Amino acid sequence: MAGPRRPTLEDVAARAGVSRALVSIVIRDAPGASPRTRERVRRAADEIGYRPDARARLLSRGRSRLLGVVFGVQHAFHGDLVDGLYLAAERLGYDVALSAVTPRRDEERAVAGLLQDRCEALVLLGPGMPTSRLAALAAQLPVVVVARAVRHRAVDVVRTADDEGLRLAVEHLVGLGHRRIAHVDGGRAPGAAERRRGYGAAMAAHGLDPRLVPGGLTEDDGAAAARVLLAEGLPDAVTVFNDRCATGLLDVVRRAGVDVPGRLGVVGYDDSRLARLSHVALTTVAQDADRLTELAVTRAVQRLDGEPVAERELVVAPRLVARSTTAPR
Amino acid sequence: MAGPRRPTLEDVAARAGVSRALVSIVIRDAPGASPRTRERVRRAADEIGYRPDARARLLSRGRSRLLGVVFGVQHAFHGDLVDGLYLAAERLGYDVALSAVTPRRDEERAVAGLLQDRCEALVLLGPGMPTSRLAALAAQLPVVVVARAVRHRAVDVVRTADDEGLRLAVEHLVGLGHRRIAHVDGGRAPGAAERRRGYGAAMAAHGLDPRLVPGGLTEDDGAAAARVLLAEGLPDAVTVFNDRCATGLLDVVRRAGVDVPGRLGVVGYDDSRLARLSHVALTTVAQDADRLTELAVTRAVQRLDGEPVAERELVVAPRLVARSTTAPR
DNA sequence: ACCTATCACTAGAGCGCTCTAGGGCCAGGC
DNA sequence: GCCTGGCCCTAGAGCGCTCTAGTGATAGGT
Repeated sequence: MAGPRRPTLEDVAARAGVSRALVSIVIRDAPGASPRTRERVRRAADEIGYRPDARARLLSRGRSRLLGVVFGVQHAFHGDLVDGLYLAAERLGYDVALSAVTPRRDEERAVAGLLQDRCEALVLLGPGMPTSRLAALAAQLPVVVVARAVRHRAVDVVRTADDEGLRLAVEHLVGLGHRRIAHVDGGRAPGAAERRRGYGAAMAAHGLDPRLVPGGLTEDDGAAAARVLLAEGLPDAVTVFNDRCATGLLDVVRRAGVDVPGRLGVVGYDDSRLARLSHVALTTVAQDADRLTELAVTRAVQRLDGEPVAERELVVAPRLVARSTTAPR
Repeated sequence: MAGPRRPTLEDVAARAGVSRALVSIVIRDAPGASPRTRERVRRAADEIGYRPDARARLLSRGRSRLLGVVFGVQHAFHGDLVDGLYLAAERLGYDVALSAVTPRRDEERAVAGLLQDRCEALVLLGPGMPTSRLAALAAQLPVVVVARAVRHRAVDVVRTADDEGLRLAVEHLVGLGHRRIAHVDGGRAPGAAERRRGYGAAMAAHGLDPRLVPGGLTEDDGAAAARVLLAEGLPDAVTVFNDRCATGLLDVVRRAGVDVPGRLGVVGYDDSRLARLSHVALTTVAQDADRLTELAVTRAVQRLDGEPVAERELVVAPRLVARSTTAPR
């Protein structure tokens, strides 16, 4: 259990018969030690099970090279993003500190924790906080918002071209011969406004009448929207705010005996793991999680390095993934 | 963006005209300062926007009061547990450091990160690593495994009585008049063996023939199991390894025209958010996430405090939550 | 008057590391 | 022979905090 004391540089130095500084050099793979000594020090370190203390290291280095990430623990898509963030950060020599938003832990708590940990920059996944609050944070340290549009010059944004995503969805459906296409809305959720707009524009471009149904970002919201559609009359197809919402909708309409894709086409959004499940096989608009995270981390690092950046907002193109919930009419 | 320098204790001290130590006392709410000075120091701190540096604080305090948590970013139930862990840890004055297991970041990486951060103890949610590896970790620091049984005297375990959970599920189904009850197995997943065993025992107790179908912990595994059941003949009801797997199964059997709960009863496991969704309304065996996390954190702290513990393994009773996927036959 | 106790506060060491300066030592150039 | 420039290494300061030991000052007891 709790050993006597965790070994420190000093211990390794004593065992290898060298100075503390030399051990530090070896551990950091810094120049300034002969191969022989290097080997000897490394062996000594291994023997006593030395592990560098990240905190002390950061303290003395002056910088933490730590990227704070706020994510929603219940969002499948955030999981995909976190995966990408770890990868991208490592590539640039940064560490990631995760702080979760949970049902009983709000964004402010999550952010406060990261600030205490001396994160150098913040990456916020689909944050719900007001723009003014984001701006206040951005005054303290670089802030990169992912998957939500923010109109403020101090806040960097990396997001998918959500309007374009809905255009793709509508085009896809129109191409399959659908005319009456409804959109289940995301309300105030991040990205919802853009998707709504893209939907409206695409419908207009085809001379079709738009039909908006209130929705949200959870399965339950989708289920509720499904009930509305069933009660008020089914369209040919429906584009849904996100995959979670779409699966809720799917479940309810199918149980009501509606043939999908025969009678009703359904298009989701995110291409989360959910959509890819073989039995769901949801046609969806894919967000490129790896690209989004790569850009987010790169941007954060650019800000930290004081590099000038051309575009405050980076917009990644979405991609339509046709699966089994859409078919020719 | 990056201000000139983050303010330190020294800065606050200078502004308030007191010593660094006094400021420390005030910030920590420690005894040893007059109310007047306290007020003055606090104001000075506010004025320059001082925030304590968690790292320096931990370094000097000798202990980190940091609990490392390894969780699977894609597991809905882990999300519930993380929520509980934050709460329980805060109550005992500990902080939580999260480290995610993602598709491209394995458990070893996750654990290594936490060790570097000087976590005092590890809480591992449904870890997949071998017992020997867990034991090796436990030799370095207290390790509490949640939601998986581990037979090793150095590793603490907090889990649900999974065999009892399956007994509840079977009793429930038998009580509703079902006789042919199958179990979709979790294979090598944490908890699967106990659930399998509980299922077998309960079936035997009722003189019923068990029927095991290979499954797993994802929706896809459930979908595959459903196809097997459909091909080989439906039972009256089925108990499923977990909720995710159950929803996959549900989706496939329903689309095949099977009436649930009329023709087939389905019982899940975990009572994750998934099961609670109104349109899913899955009958399931609830794991008490709050209790599990409370116990896990308490145990970790006991170990750190060197308190003797009676039971290495803490087993929490499950509870059956009857919803709409089961009904009298 | 003196001694002691208490309170408010400060000096300074130290947590485990990094990093700058600088000290030997040897090879090579003059 | 001496200087120069590497190379390998060490001493020691310092990161921002906590905490122990101790200093004055005031109050209370005799």
